[in-house]
Formats: sequence, C-alpha cells, structure tokens
Amino acid sequence: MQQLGMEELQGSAAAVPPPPPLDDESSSSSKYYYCNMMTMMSDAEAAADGSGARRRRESMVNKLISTVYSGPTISDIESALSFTGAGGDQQQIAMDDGRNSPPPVVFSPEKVLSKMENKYTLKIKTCGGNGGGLAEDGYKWRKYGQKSIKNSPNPRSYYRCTNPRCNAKKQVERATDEADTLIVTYEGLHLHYTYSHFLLGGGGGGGGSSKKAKLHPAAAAAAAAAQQEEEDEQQQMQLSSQHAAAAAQQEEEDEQQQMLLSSQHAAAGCYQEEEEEDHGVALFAAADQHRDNSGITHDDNRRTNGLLEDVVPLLVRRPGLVSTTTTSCSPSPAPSPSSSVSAWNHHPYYMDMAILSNIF
DNA sequence: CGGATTTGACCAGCGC
DNA sequence: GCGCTGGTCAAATCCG
Repeated sequence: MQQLGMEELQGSAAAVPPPPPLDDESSSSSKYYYCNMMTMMSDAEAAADGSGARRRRESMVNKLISTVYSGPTISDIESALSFTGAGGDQQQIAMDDGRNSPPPVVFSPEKVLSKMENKYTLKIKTCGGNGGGLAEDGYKWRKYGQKSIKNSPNPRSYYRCTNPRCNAKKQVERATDEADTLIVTYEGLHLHYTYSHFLLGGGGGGGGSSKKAKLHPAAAAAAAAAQQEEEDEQQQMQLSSQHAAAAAQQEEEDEQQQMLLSSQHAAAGCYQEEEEEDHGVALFAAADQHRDNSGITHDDNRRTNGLLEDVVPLLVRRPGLVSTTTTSCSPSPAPSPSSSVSAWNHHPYYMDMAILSNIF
C-alpha cells in the first residue's frame, strides 16, 4: 500500500511549489511565479507601492538586473565554499563582490546556527490524481531513503541534492488528512543554481553534463506551466528576457560554474509572484527587523544577497518553521520525478544566515 | 554500463 | 537501560 503511493509521492515531491508567501491566505487565490527579483525591492519602492507599482517594478527590475547581476555571484560562492572545510571557532567572511563590495562582515558560526534553523516546511496541494503532471524546482534530488512514519499511513521519503557540494535535503510525505497534500520539509541550502535557470536563462548555455541535459525538458515544461498561470504576460516576458540576459552575462565569467549556477538563477527568476509587491515589502520588512541583530546593514543585504539568494534560492530563508499551502498544478509531465521546480520568496537576511550556517 | 531508486539494516536521540 | 522512532547508509535492483 505504501509502495502504491510512492510513485505519486515521488513525483509530487518533485513538484515542490514556490516557497510560501508570508501569509497563508494567498495559497488558494494567488499564483506564484518565479521572480526573486521582487524580493529585492527597496524599502523606498515598497513604501511607494501603489497604483503605479507595476511600472515601478519594471524599472526596478531593470535597475536590479543591471546592478545585481554584475558578476560577483560566483566569487561570492567560491568565497563561501572556501570556508566549507575550514575549522575554527570563528570565521571571517568578507563578501567582496568587486564592484558592490559591502564591508566585510564578521559572523559567529555559533550565533548564526543558533539563530537559523535550516528547516522549512511546506504544505503542497497537488493536482488530484495527477502524479506526473508536475512542475520542477530546478534542483535535482536523489532519494536516499524512505521510512514509514508512526501514525501516518503514508511513508516519508528522503531526498538529497545531487550536487556533491550541496547539502540540501528535503523530506516529502503525504498529509494524512488530505490525500492531495504533500508535506515537504527542506533542510540545508543549495550552493548552486537550479538547473532550469541554465536552460531558461542561457538558452542552454552551451556545454553541459548529462544531468543538465536530462533536466532540460523538465525545466522547459515547468517554465511552460508557469507561463500558463501567468496573468501578467508582458511582465513575465520581460522578466524572462531579463533573466536570460543576466544569465548570458554570467556565462562570460565561467562556463563551468555557469552550468551549475545559472540554472538556479533562472528558476528563481522565471516565476513571478502575483502579489509580489506585498510580499516583497513584507520580505524586506522582515529582513529589516532582523538585520539589527546580525549587525548586517540593510545595504549589505541588498547587495550581497541580491546575488547570493539567486545562488542559493533555498527555502530556508526564515528561521523557525513556516507552513504554507500552495497549489502546484502543472499541465506538463515531469520527466524527472526526482527534480522539482520551486519559486522562492527570497529573504536576503535569512539567506545569508542559511548560507553561513551551512558553510561553517 | 552508469546513475537512480528501493529497501532492509543500522544508528542516534528521546522518553519512560 | 531499554524500547521506540526518525534519519541515514548501503547493497541490491531497476532503468535508460
């Protein structure tokens, strides 16, 4: 019986929906499109959010594209990764992105870890009976275990990111009360882009591992699914092209890294949140609330995170557990059940915390 | 044939 | 200390 549901569960698990908005009510009505850029809205933009918000957003996106995707991402990643094996009680991280170099920030791993709980739980409502018609989050997951859970008729599946440098994990189980609802718990973070970004952003980007090639149709299907839900088609097109341009720009930096990194970038950017204005504001508001504790300035977050959160579009952006129900209905088949597409509400501050807590 | 999945075994944490 | 439970490992198996 458990085995029966696993194919479906697996596929559904792969269809990890966008990370939750800050309010649960949006789950039923709103659609989420990949657009992490919205979370980069400045406070000023957020405050001015109103009738002309969309126009302002577009210009904002343009501005962000030109400033955010200036190329420091990879160096940031490399810098961050260089600490992975480093020991010591305290590490000093200087996020130097070259042009937008924020002042070096000293982090205490202990503090970071205590503050940041790298777990993020999502409730996902899937399309009934359609285990195959699912979107992908651009990541590739490998299932490493399955366990029957007490008081639950459904087993829990354990997935790990296939990227050897990435320790992201997720657990997927079907809700007991709702057959079409999955409970996905993310843990850890991705130190790379999603695969779909590579596909969307670079038109293939050139070169490629077998993994990437495998994901290509899946990511394309996911993108198509996202577009079907798109209400603001013009904006979506603009964003897609912008991210494509951004990806192309990154390609010039390092082809090999691009293969890993760019895909995530696109996945994060190809979706757009219908209520992105509000969420973007909320996200920044949340970031502002916490930055004082970390000692990270708002500008620091804005600059470094704008890039890093693309590099690490992890669901783990908020401490503690956040549950949200979203609907994941993709008309396209999911060729690779072990991968999934997610839209992320990027949270600058927590993104940093998530990265650091995993790096140390 | 290589990579992904399955699945039983093993281990660690927790409560009693 | 013991048993229960959740999480992970790894050999076997499957699949493209």
